[in-house]
Formats: sequence, C-alpha cells, structure tokens
Amino acid sequence: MPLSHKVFVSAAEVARKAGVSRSAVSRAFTPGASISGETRQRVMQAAEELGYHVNHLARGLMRNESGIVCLIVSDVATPYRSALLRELTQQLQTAGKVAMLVNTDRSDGSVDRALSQAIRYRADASIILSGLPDKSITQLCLRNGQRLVLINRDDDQPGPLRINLDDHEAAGRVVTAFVRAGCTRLAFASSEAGTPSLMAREAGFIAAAKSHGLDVIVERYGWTGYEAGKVVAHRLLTRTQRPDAVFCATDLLACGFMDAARHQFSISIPEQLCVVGFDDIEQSSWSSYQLTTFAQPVAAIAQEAVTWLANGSSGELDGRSVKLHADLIWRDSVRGG
Amino acid sequence: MPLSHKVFVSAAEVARKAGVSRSAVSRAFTPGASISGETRQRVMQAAEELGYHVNHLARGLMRNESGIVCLIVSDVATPYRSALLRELTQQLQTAGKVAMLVNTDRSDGSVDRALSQAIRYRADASIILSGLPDKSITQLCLRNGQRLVLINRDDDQPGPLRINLDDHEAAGRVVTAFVRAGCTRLAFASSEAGTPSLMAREAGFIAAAKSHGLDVIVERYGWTGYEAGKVVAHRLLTRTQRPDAVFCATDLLACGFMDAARHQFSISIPEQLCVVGFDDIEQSSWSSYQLTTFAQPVAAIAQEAVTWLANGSSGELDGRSVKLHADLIWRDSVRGG
DNA sequence: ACTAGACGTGCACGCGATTGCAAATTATAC
DNA sequence: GTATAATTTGCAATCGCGTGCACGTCTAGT
Repeated sequence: MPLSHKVFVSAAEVARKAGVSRSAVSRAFTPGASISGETRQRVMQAAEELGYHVNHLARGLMRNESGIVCLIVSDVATPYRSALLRELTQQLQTAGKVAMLVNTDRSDGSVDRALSQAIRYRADASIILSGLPDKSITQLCLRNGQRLVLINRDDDQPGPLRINLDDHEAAGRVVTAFVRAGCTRLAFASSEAGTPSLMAREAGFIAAAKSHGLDVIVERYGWTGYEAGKVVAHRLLTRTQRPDAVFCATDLLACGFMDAARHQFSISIPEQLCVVGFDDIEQSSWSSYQLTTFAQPVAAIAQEAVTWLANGSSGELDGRSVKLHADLIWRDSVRGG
Repeated sequence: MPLSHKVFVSAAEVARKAGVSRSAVSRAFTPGASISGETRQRVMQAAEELGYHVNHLARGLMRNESGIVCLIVSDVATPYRSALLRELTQQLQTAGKVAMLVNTDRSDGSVDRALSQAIRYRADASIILSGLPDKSITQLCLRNGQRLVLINRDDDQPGPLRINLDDHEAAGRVVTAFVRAGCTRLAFASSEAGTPSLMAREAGFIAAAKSHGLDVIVERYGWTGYEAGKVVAHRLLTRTQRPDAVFCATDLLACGFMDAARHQFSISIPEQLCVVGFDDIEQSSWSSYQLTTFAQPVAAIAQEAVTWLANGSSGELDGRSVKLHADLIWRDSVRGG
C-alpha cells in the first residue's frame, strides 16, 4: 500500500515553521508542561496553519496510555444495549477517552478474541457488556495493566470492576405488586440465555412467591427478544390453568408477550393479565405497551464505570463490586398502580 | 500516572526467548513476510508463552495505517442507527479493521470535533452516519490521506464515497400505493431536522402526488422520533379535512403517529387511514404496528462502505456516489397490499 | 557585583514496531 | 566439487512523539 499523498504533518514541520525546537511543540500540546506563553502562541498558530494534530498513536506509545477504551458487546442493535452504549460513549468522550467498539457473537472464543483486539491496541481498559471472558485472558488483561469492567455479568474474579443491579430484590417487588393486584397464578417468562441477571430475576421471583405461598410457572425459550416473548406467551396462555400475572425477564420479551396475548388470545391487559418487564427500553413507554417495568440506571452504570476508569489504578487489585438499584416504573400493565 | 505493574511484553523479549532477532519476530507476525517455517514456529511459541501481542499503535506508526475506522454518529440508541452500526462494525471486523465510535450531538462543530479525533488517532477512514462536516475539515481529512464515507447525507463534495437511497423514487411508489388503496387526501409527516433524505422523501412524495392531481398536506415537528410522530398526528388528525393516507418520513415517526391515531383518535388502520413509514426498524414488524415501510438495505450499505475502504485509494479523487434501492415491505397498514 | 533560584529551551534518547539492504545460509544446477 | 540462485536473517534506520538532563537567561536577594 503506497502512502497515498503527502501523509500527515509532523511536529517537526510545525517546529520548523514556528522557529522552535520539536520539544517545544510537544510541550505546547502537553498541559502543565514548562513553556512560555509566547512560544506556545507561536506554536499553536503554526500548528493551526499547517493543520497539525498530535498523533495519539505515538503519544500512546510514549505515555504507555492510549486513551482507548474497548467496548465489548453483542447485539448492539438491541434497545437496552444501544442505550447503554450511547451513555458509555458519551461519558467516555467527556472524560477524554475514546471508545473502540467490538462486536461479539455467541460463539465460544468470541469475547476472548475481542479482548485480544483490545490488548493489541493497548486499550487502557475494556468494558464488557455481554458475554464472559475466559479466566486466563482476564488474567492476561490485568497483568498487562489493562483494566476491566463487567456490566450485569456477575463474576467472582478479583480485579475487574463489577457493576450489577439488585435483580433478586427487584423481582421480589414484582411479586408484591402482583399480590396487591389480586393475582394468584404467577408465571416467569424468560429465555434460555442463562445470563446471571436473568437467573437472579428468576430466583428472586420464585423465592418471593414462595414466601407468599405461591407457585411460579417458568417458561423459557430461545434467545432473549421479541420473538421469544411470543413463543413463551403461546406456551403459557394455552395452558388449562392460564396465569394471571407474568414477570418477563426483559422488556423485549414483554413486548412480544403482550402482543401475542392481545392479538392472538384477545386477552386484555391489565384486566385479565398483569405484566411486568425489565430494562425500561423506550418502547415500553409507547402507548401500545405502557409497560410497568424496572428502569436500568444506564446513566449511573456508565458513570460508575467511567469514574472508576478515570481514577488511575489505585492498587494491585482495585476491583470491586457495585450494586445499583433498579426503580420500578409504574405504567398501565399492572392493576392498581 | 505510575506504570502499574510489569507493563506489556515487547517483541524484544520474545526475540530473546526464541533466540532470534527482533526483526524475525516482526516478520513472524507479518503475513507474507520472508521467514522460514521453523523460526516462525519458534517465535509463535515464545510469543504464546509470554503472552505477547503485536502493538498496533507502533505498527500503525510505521505502516502509516492504523487499521482504525472512525464511526461518527448521533443518536446511537435509535433503532435504525444501531442496526446500521451493528452491520458496519461486524463487516469492518471481518475485514480486519476496528471501529472507533464517536458520538455527536446537534451542536454546530460536533462533527468537526469528531473528525479531529479521528485524525488524531490516524484513522484510515471515517464513516459519517449523521451530521455533516465543514468543507474545510473534509479537505483536511482528504489531504491527510483519510478516506471519508457519507451515508444518507447527500453532498456534492468530491473525494468521499457517498451512499444514498432512491428516496425520491421510493416516495413516488408510496403515492401509487395510496392511490390504489383509494386514498385522496394525502399527508406527509416529518420532522424539522431537514436532512437530505427527509427532504428527498418529501419532495418525491409531493411531486408524485401532483402528477396524480393530488395535493399533499405537510406537517413537521421537532426532532425525528416517536414523540414527534404523536405531535404531528395530533395536528393532522384534528383538521377539518382529515387525511386518509399519511407517509411518515421515518418508522419511528410512524409508530408515534399510529399510536396517537388509534389510542387518542380511535382511528382504525388501515380501514380509515393508510400509513407508510421508512427504515423498516424491528418494531415495524411487531404485531402492534405491522407497518408497511421501506427497508433500509443496511447490509448492502455496510458492504458498499467496507469494500470501498478495503480497496486502497485507487486515485487522487476516488470518491463516487452510490445509489441503493429501498424495497417496499408490504404489511397491514395500507389497504390492498 | 556576585550568587542563588526560577524558568524556558534544546539535545538526545527511548517507546515498539516495520523494512531496505547486505550478509549468511541453504538449495539447485552443472 | 564449485558456481549461482533463492531464501533467510540480522543490522540499522525510521515512524512521531515525550521527557530527563544540562545549559542559558532573567530576576531578585544580600
């Protein structure tokens, strides 16, 4: 690949034009460096005229700090994921970092490959929104001074920052709401993905129901999304003892569930059936759904992650576990809000 | 910031361990380089044991080719944008590139700042999904050997690759569909964003309607999204001469419009009112909407962009304009599909 | 006037990799 | 066995930048 044209303008050229040494140019662009106001002016002007921009690749090489944060995520196009992504990129930017986006699929070494990519680019940190890395590669990251953030992926490894919600407790609040609405035949709708948050919601729901003397029908299908919600609805609503309250592990599931219940089974919500979701995606507030659900505190999650990253590594193992609260947003899919 | 621990392992250490020179290590990781199978084996093993990864920052410095592609986008969390984003990152990855995500807002120099970021990291290219850069910075990019892709942002500048849809012609097909459904009072619902694609759809719709001897009521409000759709619906449906067919510039608008029409005005779709959208976001296929709409060929768009990037700059001004076709997806929001 | 200090500047080296060139090794031909 | 070609390997320069160190200049203190 032949270098196309005139390539980039380097600090040396700026230095020549400004009549100073190359170090002066460097210092002009380094906040807090020892340089006089006058020469800084001269350098800045020359830089402006030449269209010079500091090469962050080279700077990262020297400083051993690239400013890159790697976002590892599957299903970017999903409403909740994309909302979190937006928040993260935004806050990273204002913190002076830059986001590198790596997609993963459901294949096995997918997250590991993504992390290798992050290491190759000497990312200061990686934030994992979905999937879990192998223990060995986690070690590799930490050993290389790369910091790790795990979101909604409970894991007991020391080192990374682990951000989670109070899924278990939140699920308990759903039972309370259902009981108050006079519901008795509870169901839990989920997928077969088996992620920690899904499991926690399920376990919390079942436990709280039991403490009320209620059983729970659990139905899982496929892959957490709208279609799975429809399938699960079909299974749940063709039972002889049809449930009168269902907690959907995810808003996307809930949307599919509600659509199936209304349009295929002509069930009216919340009169005949109460529904609660989780995530508070934008669609949940749409008139067609008005879903009562838990709000993922995306802004708080992002903030937690970014501030942790901004404060340089304090110790050897500065990993900690943060548990955030999910607010219940009352809308019209449960009686007696 | 003290370098935390043992930092990264360099090629020199691998070379020492494998008993070869630094260059050999470099060559071992460069496909097509002149190196014997045996030494490559030795190097690879040593690298594996030490946990070595090529430093792409340094590589990019030498090769003058970072492998980074900058994705500049506002409203990442919007369904259409995130779908395109998913497709782009995926295809970039398989092409051996890595995506750097930069958020922009609606403020003036936002895209320019994003492009500066791209230049600082010596991105091989930038793909702009929303907003338009200043001419001057476009020049700066091209002069620096940075390639540019503009998606759905018609612009007459030479140099960048410009990918657009046949918005104007597509809008004409909507009129045909409405006329065939027996509609006579046409309306166009849009936002005040005034992007080229929005304008093209509007112009195309009006032109085609005129050729059928029909007038079009145009209503625009705020910012392309669900809420705007509701507001526009309110304005349009409280008129004395209520329209019986409306083309929404965007699916998100259409969803808001349909919800308002049904739940606030008790209008049944498509019996009393036909609706067509644009984008084919996932929600359009949900049972609650079943929206007839145009499919954004996201995969084709991404492919077009990535293959253009993969083929190194052929000439000085290799920019070209690509016009892609948007298929009309028939669902239930228009009579007589 | 002499010295101490503060401040700004330049030199030169290092960061981690690629690559042209020439030497060294191996393979092939006669 | 030698001459020649083909391949492999190491040396050293380079990419653009940051920064420790030494030097020069200017101000202030006694």
